[in-house]
Amino acid sequence: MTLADVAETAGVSAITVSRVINQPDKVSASMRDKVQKAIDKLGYIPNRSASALASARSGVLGVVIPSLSNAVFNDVLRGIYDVAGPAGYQVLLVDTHYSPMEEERMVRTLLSQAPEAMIITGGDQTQHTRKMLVKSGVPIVQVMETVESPIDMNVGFSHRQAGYDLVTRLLANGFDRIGFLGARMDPRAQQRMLGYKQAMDTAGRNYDGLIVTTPKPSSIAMGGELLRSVMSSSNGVCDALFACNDDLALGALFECQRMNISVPGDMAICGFNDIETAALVNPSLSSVHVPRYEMGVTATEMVLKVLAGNEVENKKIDIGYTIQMRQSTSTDIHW
Amino acid sequence: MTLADVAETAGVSAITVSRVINQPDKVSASMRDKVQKAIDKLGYIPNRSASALASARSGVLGVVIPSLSNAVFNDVLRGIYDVAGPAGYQVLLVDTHYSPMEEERMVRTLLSQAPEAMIITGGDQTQHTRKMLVKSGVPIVQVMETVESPIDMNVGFSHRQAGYDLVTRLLANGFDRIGFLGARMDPRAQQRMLGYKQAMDTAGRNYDGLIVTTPKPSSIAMGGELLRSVMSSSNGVCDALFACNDDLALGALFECQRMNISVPGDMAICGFNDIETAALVNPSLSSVHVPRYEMGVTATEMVLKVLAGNEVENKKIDIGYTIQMRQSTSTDIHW
DNA sequence: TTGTAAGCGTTATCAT
DNA sequence: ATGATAACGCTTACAA
Repeated sequence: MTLADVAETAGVSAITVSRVINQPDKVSASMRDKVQKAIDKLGYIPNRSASALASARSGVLGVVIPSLSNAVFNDVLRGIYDVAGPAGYQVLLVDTHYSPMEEERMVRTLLSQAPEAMIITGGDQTQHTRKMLVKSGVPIVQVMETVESPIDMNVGFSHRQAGYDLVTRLLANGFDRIGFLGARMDPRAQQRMLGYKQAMDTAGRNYDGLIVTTPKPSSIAMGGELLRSVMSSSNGVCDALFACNDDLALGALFECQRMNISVPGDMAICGFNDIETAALVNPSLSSVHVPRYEMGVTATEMVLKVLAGNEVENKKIDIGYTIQMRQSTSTDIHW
Repeated sequence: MTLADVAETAGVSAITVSRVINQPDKVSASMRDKVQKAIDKLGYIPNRSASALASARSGVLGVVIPSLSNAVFNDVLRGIYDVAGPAGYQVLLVDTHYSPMEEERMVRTLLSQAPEAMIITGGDQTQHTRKMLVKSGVPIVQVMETVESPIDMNVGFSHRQAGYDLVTRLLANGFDRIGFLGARMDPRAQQRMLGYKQAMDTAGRNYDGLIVTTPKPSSIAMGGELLRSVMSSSNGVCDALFACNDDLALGALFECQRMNISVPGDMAICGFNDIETAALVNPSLSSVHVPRYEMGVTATEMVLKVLAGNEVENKKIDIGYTIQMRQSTSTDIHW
C-alpha cells in the first residue's frame, strides 16, 4: 500500500497525494476530495521511513533517561510527550539503567534514527557520547540538573544547593545529629550528599556514622533497611534524617512506625522530590519539591523553538525547587 | 556521513560496508578490519530510515499504553524494554490518555513507522483501530486484561474475577457493608466493579450508597475525597472498602488516619495492583498482586517468537493474580 | 494547481 | 568473498 497505489486509484500523480497529506493548502479542493477518498478507501498509511529518507526530517525526538522504574522520570516524560505529541513529533525513549556505557550504546541507537532533537538526563555523559551528540548537530537539552558546560541547552536545578538548603534549614530548626540516607548514588544523589556535607561542615558538625549509602537500587524497602543501618552506625544518636529521595524517606518513616520511633518526636525525616504520597502520608513528609513536569515541558519547548528556526535566548535555565516543610520535621511540641 | 563515504575511505564498495555491519561473517577478516577502521574514524552511524526502507525491517516495536502517569504501566514497560532492547528492537511508545479516539490516532502514527510488532493495552479498541491493526499484519499482543476475542495474541488476567474473589473473601471474613471506590473508570476498573457487584449480589447484599466513583483521574488525594463521599453516602454504615487501585486505597487509608477512623477496626481497606507501598505502609494494605513486569516480558517474548518465525502454541495467556491479605483487612482483635 | 524526474541511504539480487 | 545495479516509498526541485 503506497503513495503510488493511492495515486492510481485517485487517478492523480503520486506527488499530488503527498501534497494532500503534507500541504493540503497547495491542492485544489476537488483534488483533495478525490485523493482523500482514495486514501480512506485503501486505508493508506504513509511510510515514515521513506518520508524521513526523502525529506531528511524524521519527526523523531530522542529521549534518554536512566530508569523506567523511577517515577521521577515519568513526570518529566509526561511533560515531554504532552508538548512533543501535539507538535507532531514522535518520542523515542531509551533507558540507560544508570550506566554511562549503556548510555553510549543507546545514544548511538537513537542517533541512527536521525532524531531531529534530543533530551538527555544529566551531564555525566562519556567523552565519546558527548562527541557523538555534538557531531549530530541536533538541538539537545540536558535535563534534571544544572550542568556547568552543557552540550547545547540545559534545564534543571542544583541538587547540591537543594541539599545544602534543606540541611541548613534542619540545623536552624534545632536538629543536631542529622543523618543521610542514599541508595543508587547517581550523580544527582551525589550532589545532594555533597550539599548535606557542606551544610554540616559549615555548621561545624561531624557526620561520622551518620551517612549510610548503598549502590543498590532505591526503594521503599531499602529506606527501611537504611534506617536500621543508621540507627546502629550512629549508636542511636541521630535525631533527623535527610533521605536522598522520597521512597527512602517513606521506607524510613514506615520502619520508624514499626519500631515505635516517634516521627518527628524521636526522629525527623525529610525526603526529596515531593511525590504525591509525601503530602498525604501521616505524618506528612517534608521534601524538596521539584517541578518535574515543567522541566519536561520547558525542555521540549526549547528544542521545538530551535527546530522552528527561532533563537533560544536563555540556553541554561535553572528551574529551581522549593522546600516543603511538613509534619515529619516539625518541632512543634504537639508532634 | 553515509555508507558511501565509509566505503570510499576504506577503499571498498558500499555493500561490503553494509555487510561488515550486518553480517560480519560474510566478510573476510582483513576487509572487516579495514572497514571497521573507516567506520570508527568517520564516526559513522547507519541511517535506520534507509535501512528500514530497503530491507522492509524497521526494528521497531510499537507499544500503546493509556497513561504515562500510572505507575502500573511502568512495570509492564520495563518488562517490554528488558526483552526488546537486547533483541535489537527499538520501542516506540505512545500514550492514549485513556481515549479510544486518541488511541486511533496513535495507532495510525505508530503504524506509519512500520513496526514489526505491537503491544497494546486492553481490548477496547474502536472498530477502526482494530481494522488497521489486523490489516497491518504484524503480530500483536493485547496486554493487561484477558480479552474475549483477541486481535491476535493476549496476555492478561480477569479483572472481574479478581474483584469478585477479593470481595467474596472480604464477605467471608465477616465484613458486612463493603463499599467500592473508583476513579477514571477505564474498562478494567469497570470489570473490577462488576466483580464487586457480582460478589455482593451472590451474597445477597445490597450496595446502595456504597459505590462511589468519579471520572476524574485516580490519585492518592482522590482516594481521600472518595472516602469522605462514601462515608456520607452510606451514612457511615460501611465497614470495608474495595478501592479500585492502591492509590485510592492509600488515600482512603491516610484520610481515615486523619479522621481517627481506625483501620481495620472501624474500616477495612483493600486496594488493587500491590504497588510497593502496599506491603510497607502501616497498617499494611491488602491488595491484589499482579505480575505486571512478567506480563511485559511474556508479551514481548511472544511477539519475538513470532518474528523469529516460530509458532506460539498458546495465543491467550492468563497470567493470573494473587490476593494479598494484610493488616488493613485483618479481623484479628489486636487490630 | 499539477506533474516529471531525480535522488535520499540502504539492502536484495544477481553477478563475478 | 566482493561488487554492480536496481529497487524501497517518498519528497525536492523544477517544469508545465
